[in-house]
Amino acid sequence: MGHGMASRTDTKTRILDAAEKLFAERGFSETSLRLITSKAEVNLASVNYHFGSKKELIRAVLARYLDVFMPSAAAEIQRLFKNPELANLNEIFSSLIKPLLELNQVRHGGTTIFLQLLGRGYIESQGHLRWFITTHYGKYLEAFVKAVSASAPHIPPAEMFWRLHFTLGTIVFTMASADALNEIAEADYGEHNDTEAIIRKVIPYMAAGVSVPILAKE
Amino acid sequence: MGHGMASRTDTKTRILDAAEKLFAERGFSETSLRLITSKAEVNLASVNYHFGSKKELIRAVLARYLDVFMPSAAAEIQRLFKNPELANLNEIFSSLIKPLLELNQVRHGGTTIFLQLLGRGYIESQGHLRWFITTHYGKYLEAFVKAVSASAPHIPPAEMFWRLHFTLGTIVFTMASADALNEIAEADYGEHNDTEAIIRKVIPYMAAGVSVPILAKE
DNA sequence: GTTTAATTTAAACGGGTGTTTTAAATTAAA
DNA sequence: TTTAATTTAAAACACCCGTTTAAATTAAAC
Repeated sequence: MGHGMASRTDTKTRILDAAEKLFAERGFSETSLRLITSKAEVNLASVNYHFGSKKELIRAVLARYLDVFMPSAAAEIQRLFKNPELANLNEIFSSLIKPLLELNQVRHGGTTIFLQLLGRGYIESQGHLRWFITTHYGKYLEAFVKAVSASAPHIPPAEMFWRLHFTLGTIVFTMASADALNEIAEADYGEHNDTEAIIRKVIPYMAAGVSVPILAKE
Repeated sequence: MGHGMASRTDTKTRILDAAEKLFAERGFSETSLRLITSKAEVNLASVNYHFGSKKELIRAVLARYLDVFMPSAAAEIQRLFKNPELANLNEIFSSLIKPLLELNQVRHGGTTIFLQLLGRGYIESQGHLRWFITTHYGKYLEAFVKAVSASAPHIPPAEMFWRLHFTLGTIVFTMASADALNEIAEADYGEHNDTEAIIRKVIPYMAAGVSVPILAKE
């Protein structure tokens, strides 16, 4: 099973680069392998040769980001825990900004692409992706949940479960429609927000929602 | 152009009923007309005969809910405005509960289906649906935005625009994955939440996020 | 009851999909 | 230089899609 080097960029990489861009823009099922391979300037059959199937290509595209993001995010959380004073929610959420923006160095537009892929994946793949992420990156997620729970101790675990998924929905839906929202915002309010600006807008929103006290039932 | 009555349920209605269920469960592009017509026990061609195209069927499915929900929601908002004391955000969001739950009387599971359709539509149909909703139901939306803005006057309009879309993402993503989330919540915490319970959980979260003060830049 | 219009049916059309196959070209190893 | 393994290339495969057509059926109007 030796691996030869291709003349230009690696065929596998060319496919991944073209695929992630198209997947993020149009969704998985709306993106055909023929479109991917023509943008990547490789042969149609090479997708199945290198990845086996479209489904596995989707996983490979996501894994390339998750493998960078998850350890980096976990390290940031760890760093917070080491800190003597208990971090507040805004700080915990903000600690993800650096790992997210680092993805822009991995690839141009990486942060947006990653978050859009995450959103598409959660919505399109009826639970498959959720399973894939929790089984492959569960240890990283646990640390994050633990940190959030510790800084909002008045929220019981079951309630926190729901609120963290509200949070996931907030960020994921926002990024999936970020381009469209920016167009409207630009037309109506004359302001354009890049990915970092949107992230910085959404963090206070999520932090406030996660930590809001539970009302006594009427 | 007279209209005859079919023997069983109206063919048009049978198509709409089958379509909305499948659309909500699997998304628009993942649901073929052949699947819809087989579930509805009608002929494949009847979709194009009655609706013209799949795209128009999608719009018809959504309109059937929006035509009920929007006026009802607007009436509730109106009622709040009539009230002397300015309603707070929780009350404004909560005023949508009744219109939402009324959809369950229109059709079984109507509330969930409607919210899921809304989410699918916003994400899948690259802007088409957003345009359809704002142009057809814009006057209703304006009243809602006005009410929310009035009860959070410290949030400038551009910021409120983003926060309201965060809110849309929160509710829409949550409902789209409500079944999956409930499965996990049941296994991990032994509690099951119906649609109303989830809505009541998410409202304080959204209200807190929308009204949280804007931090001064560091 | 006959004519006219509305609806339903079955079949086909043209095109796009993921995947597989076959053979040629390229690269690595012997 | 010969042999083997890998990678590319083009074509075909089998299937599903939304849509259209034209005939059969049903309902309404006269």
